[in-house]
Amino acid sequence: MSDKLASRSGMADTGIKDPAASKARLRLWLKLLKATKHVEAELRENFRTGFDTTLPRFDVMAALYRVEQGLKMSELSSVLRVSNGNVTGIVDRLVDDGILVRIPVDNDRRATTVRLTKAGREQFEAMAASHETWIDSLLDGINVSEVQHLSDQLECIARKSTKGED
Amino acid sequence: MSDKLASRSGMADTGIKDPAASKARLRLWLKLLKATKHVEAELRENFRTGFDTTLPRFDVMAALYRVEQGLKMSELSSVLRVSNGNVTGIVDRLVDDGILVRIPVDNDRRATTVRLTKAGREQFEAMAASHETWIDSLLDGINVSEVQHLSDQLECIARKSTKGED
DNA sequence: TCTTAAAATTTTATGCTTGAAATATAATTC
DNA sequence: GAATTATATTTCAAGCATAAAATTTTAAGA
Repeated sequence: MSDKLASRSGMADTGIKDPAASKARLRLWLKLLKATKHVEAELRENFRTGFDTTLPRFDVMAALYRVEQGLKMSELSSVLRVSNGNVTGIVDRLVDDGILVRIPVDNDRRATTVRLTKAGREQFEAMAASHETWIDSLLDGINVSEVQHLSDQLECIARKSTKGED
Repeated sequence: MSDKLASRSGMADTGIKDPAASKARLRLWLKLLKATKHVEAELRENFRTGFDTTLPRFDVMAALYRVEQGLKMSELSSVLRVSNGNVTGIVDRLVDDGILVRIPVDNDRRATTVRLTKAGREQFEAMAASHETWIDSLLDGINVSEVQHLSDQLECIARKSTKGED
């Protein structure tokens, strides 16, 4: 793990092999973060003014839209990679708004399945269409021929987090 | 703004010129988000267990570290691109912890300057060193020769948000 | 000067997010 | 079958984040 040369140069061993590359990675990370935050901020604003909703709510709806029979709370938090308690709160509010229903699970009274209502599915479809146009517009600075390449690079940043089931 | 062909094909005009490219951009966005969230989650965990602090606190300290004489609250929220109220809360806690001090501004009793204490500067230096090694490790899947290229692509996603003063 | 407008910051209400503790049910083990 | 362990979910406390309203002070205009 440690650089053997560090002990000869009198430097503290930070585990960094190539300082210049490390600085470049740091700058890259800051840009990655900046780009992501920018897109997220625009989406948030669009969801707020256009649909009076939020990105987390959209994410929950998107996950459930793919699975018509619904998901258990634990499956939902696993798919979205957020904590259980977080999903509970967002689902509570979506249920209040008639977008989701909670359905008891047979043979296991601990668990609950959550599913989009008809109204929920319709609302999601409208939002998803807008969402796609927003993204299309926000990312139009990206050279289309680069998209796949860029995708691959990002894939390998996130690779440790999952086996890519998403 | 709208695609003239859409009106002839009977499709609703969503403003999307090239549907295939649009889908590719959407997938790219999801990967961008996933990669960023993954790195952020790792950093949060590292900051929590290693320094009992958070990423937003680190961000505030980083911004102030660069400007020894400190920044006004409004400058700080502008640099960090977060709301005024948000900065107020984070700064409150950092002041309580002896990491920051608030200094009145001469000739303007509305404003406050915020500055790192000596302890704050020392703590930041230790955290920044670790932060760099964490990023180096998290991004080591990126081909070093690609870093600049990737950087440029990201730059053009974020380009509308600022004139690049950061 | 008086009053009106602008600027800097804080406060408030609401929601997202986490990690940890609590609750309830199911499955295992003895 | 009773006690234990594991699983599914919710609750809780703390902090982050926003937008909008409120406060305080400064600046400008009549």
